[in-house]
Amino acid sequence: MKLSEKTYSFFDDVYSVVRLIPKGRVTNYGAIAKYLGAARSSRMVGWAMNAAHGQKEYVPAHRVLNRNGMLTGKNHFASANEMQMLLEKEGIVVVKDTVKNFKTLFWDPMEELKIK
DNA sequence: TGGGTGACCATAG
DNA sequence: ACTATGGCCACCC
Repeated sequence: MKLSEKTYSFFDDVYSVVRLIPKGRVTNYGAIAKYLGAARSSRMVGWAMNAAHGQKEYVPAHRVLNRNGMLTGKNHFASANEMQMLLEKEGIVVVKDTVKNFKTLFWDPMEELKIK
């Protein structure tokens, strides 16, 4: 489905945070939702990703996983193995659709971006 | 205006 | 350990 091109607000916020994820690190939907405001559901973050691949600015959606470190969004990429391939290219090990050392590689915007 | 939807998450049984 | 379920809320039609 196609989203209107002028009414970005929440989606923009999501994309901004996702772009800040360093190479070789990953985060999850819940952390982003929490960073943007606890009142906002993490489902929206996932939904924003659904529209992320068409953005002008590159959005590294492959660095966003669910809370278990699983590649739940891989089916929404161009090809089924693209998400894993992109991650491995950054040095992340993926086994059975799950990121290894997820806890170590986890990038928490609440910590890294230091909200006051 | 309102209902359906979703790449989630936490809890209960 | 597993499945079911309800909450969540921006977005689209």
